[in-house]
Amino acid sequence: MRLKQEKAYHHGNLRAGILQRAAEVIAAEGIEALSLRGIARDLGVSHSAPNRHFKNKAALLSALAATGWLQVRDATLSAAEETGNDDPLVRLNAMGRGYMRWALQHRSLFRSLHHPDVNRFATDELKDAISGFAETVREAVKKTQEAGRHPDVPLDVLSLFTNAVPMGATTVLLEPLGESSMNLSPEDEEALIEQVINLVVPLK
Amino acid sequence: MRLKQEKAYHHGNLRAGILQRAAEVIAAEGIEALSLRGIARDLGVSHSAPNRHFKNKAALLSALAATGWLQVRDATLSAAEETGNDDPLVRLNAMGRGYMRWALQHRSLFRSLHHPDVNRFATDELKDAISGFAETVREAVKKTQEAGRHPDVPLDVLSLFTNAVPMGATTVLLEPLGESSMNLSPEDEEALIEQVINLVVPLK
DNA sequence: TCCATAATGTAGGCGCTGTCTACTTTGAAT
DNA sequence: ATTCAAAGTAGACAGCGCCTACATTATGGA
Repeated sequence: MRLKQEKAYHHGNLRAGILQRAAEVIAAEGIEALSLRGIARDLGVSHSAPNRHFKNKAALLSALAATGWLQVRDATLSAAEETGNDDPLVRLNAMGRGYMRWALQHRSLFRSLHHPDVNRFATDELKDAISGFAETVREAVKKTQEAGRHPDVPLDVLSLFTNAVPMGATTVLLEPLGESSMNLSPEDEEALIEQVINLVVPLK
Repeated sequence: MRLKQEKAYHHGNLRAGILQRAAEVIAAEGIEALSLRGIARDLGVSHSAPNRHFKNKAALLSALAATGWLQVRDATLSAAEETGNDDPLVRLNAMGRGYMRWALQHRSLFRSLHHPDVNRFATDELKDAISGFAETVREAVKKTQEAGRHPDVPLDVLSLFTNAVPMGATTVLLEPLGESSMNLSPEDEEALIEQVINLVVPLK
């Protein structure tokens, strides 16, 4: 175990460093501002070092998006847990709100999840992460359906619908026109989220 | 009035030519593949000619997105007209289906409408086009509300919700995982659209 | 009709990018 | 201790957006 050297030839864990720095850049300046050379500069490493760890830029974006999808999944799942309730409707409602809260708090990363460049060359890792999230939603939706919510609609359709609302609502809110509505106080934002989600997953 | 010359110094209407070719490239290869120099090459014009007509690349993307939003608006409005019905629910339902049909038929352009690069530097023209669409939706939603749909939800929230479903559903369908579901026959696709929209704007 | 002037297109260059190849340094397993 | 793969470096290449200086064309007022 060796402490960080002044000018070590090997970085230690450059792959992790790249991912970390890339996440920072995206959060601060958006995915458009991300460049492999820029990251290399920031980490004090040669411009081609990142190529040893990512086949190409798309691979880095895929890796980043994969972590994003894992975070969304965590955010929704833990929101469901925090209800301490086992009513499927209550849980799914909480999941929707957890989704939107996470997305609004991690705007740049959320936008990246649906970025064309990201999805166009999705790695298997990314596809797995997306599947994981989709499966989580699907299971929760299934339970609400078994509890009587839209019993005669195909599960795939109901899942798509349920997923589309927080996804679409957040995206619209983050777009140029939504910006006006975006300077909301935390209370107003939470109220908006609640009202929107209640329309997809009504309680009671 | 002069016919097209072999090698005219002036192109005639280069701005329109650029927009046209850009639309083709986006439809064929996606917005990632779009470059000003590439378009210039395709049009047999010098690499810096496009700069005379668009301040920068973002301005071109904005112009393109603006036409896209106008198309979505047309698609939804004409879908409403084609019902020949004046029940607000019937009309809004048709608008939602018209939206999804258009989006699935113009995938690349639809994706571009929500592309970070596009929205980040939106021109006033683009903002106006988005406003126009938003206002169209809002009016149609208002009428359904006056007819008894979710009377106690703020109009803004109900509009957001209504808009989010076709937007989010289409986006999800076009993502890597949705691809599997995307090789649908036209009939299955139409059925899927109908089922999803019926969940947002139920008829009867 | 002429001609000043604006609009439009060209040519070249700048700095940036992603990616490739060849080379060097390091660490780890034999 | 030697070998060999992993990790980092250095340089090159083509493409990109954008800028400036210049060339050509179109146009409207004298």
